[in-house]
Amino acid sequence: MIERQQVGRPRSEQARAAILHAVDDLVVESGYGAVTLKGIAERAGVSRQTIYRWWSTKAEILLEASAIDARQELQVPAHETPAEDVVAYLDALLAFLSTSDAGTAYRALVGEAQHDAKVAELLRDTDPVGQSAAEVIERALPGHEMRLPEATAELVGPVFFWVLSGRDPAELDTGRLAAAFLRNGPGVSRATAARRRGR
Amino acid sequence: MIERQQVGRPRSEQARAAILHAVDDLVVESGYGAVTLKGIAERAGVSRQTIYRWWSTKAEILLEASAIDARQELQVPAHETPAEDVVAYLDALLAFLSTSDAGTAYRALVGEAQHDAKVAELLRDTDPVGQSAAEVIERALPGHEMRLPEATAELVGPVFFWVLSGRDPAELDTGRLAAAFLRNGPGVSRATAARRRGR
Amino acid sequence: MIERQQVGRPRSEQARAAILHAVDDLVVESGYGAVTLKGIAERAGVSRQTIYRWWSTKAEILLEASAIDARQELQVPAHETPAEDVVAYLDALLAFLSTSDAGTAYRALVGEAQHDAKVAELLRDTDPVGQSAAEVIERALPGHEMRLPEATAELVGPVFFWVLSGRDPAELDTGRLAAAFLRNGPGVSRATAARRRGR
Amino acid sequence: MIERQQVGRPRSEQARAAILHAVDDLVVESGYGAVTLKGIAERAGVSRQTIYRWWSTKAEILLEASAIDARQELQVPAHETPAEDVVAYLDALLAFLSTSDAGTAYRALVGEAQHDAKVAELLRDTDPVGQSAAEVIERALPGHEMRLPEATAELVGPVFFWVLSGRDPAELDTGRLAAAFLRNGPGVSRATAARRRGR
DNA sequence: CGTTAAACGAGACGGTACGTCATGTCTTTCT
DNA sequence: AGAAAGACATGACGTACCGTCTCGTTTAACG
Repeated sequence: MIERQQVGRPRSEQARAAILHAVDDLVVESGYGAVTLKGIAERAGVSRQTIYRWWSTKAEILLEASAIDARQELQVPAHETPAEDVVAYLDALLAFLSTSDAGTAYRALVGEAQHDAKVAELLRDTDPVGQSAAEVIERALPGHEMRLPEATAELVGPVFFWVLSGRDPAELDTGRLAAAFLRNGPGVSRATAARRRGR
Repeated sequence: MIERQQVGRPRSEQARAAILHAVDDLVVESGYGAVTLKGIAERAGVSRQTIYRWWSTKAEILLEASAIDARQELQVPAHETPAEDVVAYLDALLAFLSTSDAGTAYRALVGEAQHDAKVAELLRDTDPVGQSAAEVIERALPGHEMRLPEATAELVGPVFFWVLSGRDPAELDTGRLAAAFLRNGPGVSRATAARRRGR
Repeated sequence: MIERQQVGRPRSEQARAAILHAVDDLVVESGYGAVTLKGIAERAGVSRQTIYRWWSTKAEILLEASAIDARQELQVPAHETPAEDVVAYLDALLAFLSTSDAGTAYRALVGEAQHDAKVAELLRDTDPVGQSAAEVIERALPGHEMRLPEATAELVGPVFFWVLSGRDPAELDTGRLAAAFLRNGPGVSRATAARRRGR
Repeated sequence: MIERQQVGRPRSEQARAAILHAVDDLVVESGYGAVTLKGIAERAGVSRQTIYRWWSTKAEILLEASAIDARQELQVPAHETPAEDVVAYLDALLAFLSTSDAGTAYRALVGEAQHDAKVAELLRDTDPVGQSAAEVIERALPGHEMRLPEATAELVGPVFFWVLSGRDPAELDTGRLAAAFLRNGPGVSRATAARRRGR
């Protein structure tokens, strides 16, 4: 059966963009607490109904508004040595969580997820932090013998905890964290690892 | 200076307890999102004004209601070996964060703290997780050479991330995490450490 | 100038009517003191916000709810002689002030006006008593030489005072009042007045 | 039987005076609407309970606070002719109602009385306006043949209505009102009245 | 090129929680 | 026993968003 050609006025791409931008701006300007559907609608010059037509949750909009930026900011170019790679990633992660707008949105979503199962699921599906971490591990430490989930948590957890528990990002020594992660990470003897890289 | 004799009707301890219990119950039953000052008041059989008289924020009440339990649940009795000690702590932390009522409150507070500076400060001052972690580290690894803040983050972070990012607590291998932490933790040779304890 | 096309959902006439009726009922049943915005809303099956959207004061609603009835009850059909006309009016006024629902509302408004300038102004603008009195004077005593404001006060004042100062309406002899008013009212000799009407 | 000796601390006359003054001041400064039991207590430096111990209504306090002043302000010294006497009284009444502090309180009480039967009764018992009017009538027009209640209403009503309905006191011509009242007041032929005075 | 139908803006509606305020009662200590 | 202090339950206030609901208008594809 052929899909009926779309009838009626098509969705306004302009409205969609305006809404996402409005959310972004509002989170940055006034913080998540001040993000209100009414506010978004007014800011975007859009009717409230239009928002409800396409999203069912404030979290959904926020996620859509920040997902792409998040992915980008956590994408770290490959470095020569695993150590450099890991440090670069941790720095990016720290900046993302503590400074970036997308990170603000992400933290807000994590917060919501603690008392909203739907948001939790949404976040689990997207998981920009977990995915980026896994990529880095696979790239920097091929052939490691760790279980990936635990490894991800070991890599990301300390920074995540640091920022979300309200500690000062400037005081975190990512070099030490990277070193510690690598020391026990590879799961192979250092000699072996050195040989591998050396050739 | 002598404290002024108390004048006027004294604060009702009964009301205070009722409020804290009500908050506890409501968080557990319906989640933080559903905790409403109106609801607390009704549940506790107390006037709204009485709540406002003593607390200025929902978060403050929640913190006071859960702080003691939190501290208790994260208090782990000493074990023979550092490894046992650390594993026991991580298990307690995992249970606290993922299962306990006080942990639910704590996670809710962390969530709020992401978009409410006052809550963030409140949480930084209390910080049951950070404190308990520091205690365990000092006890299990005396003479270690790590910077305590980073060490705390390394110990707690992975579990913290695991639970708050919505991963399944049952699938986390705390033994591996403990082992990894200890491998790079002491910063002194194992022999040295053993000798120290031996005397 | 052309009226702006209506945009958005139109005001619900049903809600408006329900509110006005509810106010009417409440004033009659429980007195003005017991009229509460919450009560009106519940009685009318309407949200509180809807009331605030259209009226800014309890008094405004009350005025709108009673103005039409007031005007009607103070409208007295013309009689043969000025004396009959005036007596009929005074009786209507007495009944209005002491018995009628609209009168109850009016007295409540006068009461409010004594300590609320906004209500006072509102009342001055509408002034069903003053207006009806002026009409009667002009009709019953054409060509009189009194200053209308004072004449109005002379006509209405005694009854107004009687009722508002809590005297028993049954004991007021409106015939005497009418006679007194007419005796000094016309300001022209009775003969002259009669001649004028005669032609 | 001998009166039981008074036991315990006697009522503080100082507190009583402070309360009455506070009420007076508050009515004058901020209007009746702003008079609050809490406010009175604070202003008088008195506990709220003390007020409740001696008065049961805000109106009662207000009445007690203003009754003496009211009586005094409506007491008009005798004049040579009835006309002068009546005009003087009407002027005093106008000033009382529209300007005086005690008058403000009185009007507020009349307002309350419209929707509070207790206040109405209280006011009927005291009735400074009615009493003063009756005195003036008896003094200025001895031997008149009017029914006193109606006469009182005729004398007082127009001014009462004028002020309470929010008309401008400056625009009221009390001379005309007095003349009108006197013209039909005596209830005896003018000749007779003239003769009486003439001798 | 007119009809049809969905998207859109505006904004009113019933709800519900907010934080504040005043009320009248109560429980202390002090006088 | 009276008084000051102040906590308490109650309940209205006016405000803010929520999510839903009409309206009239706009913008396509369809016939």
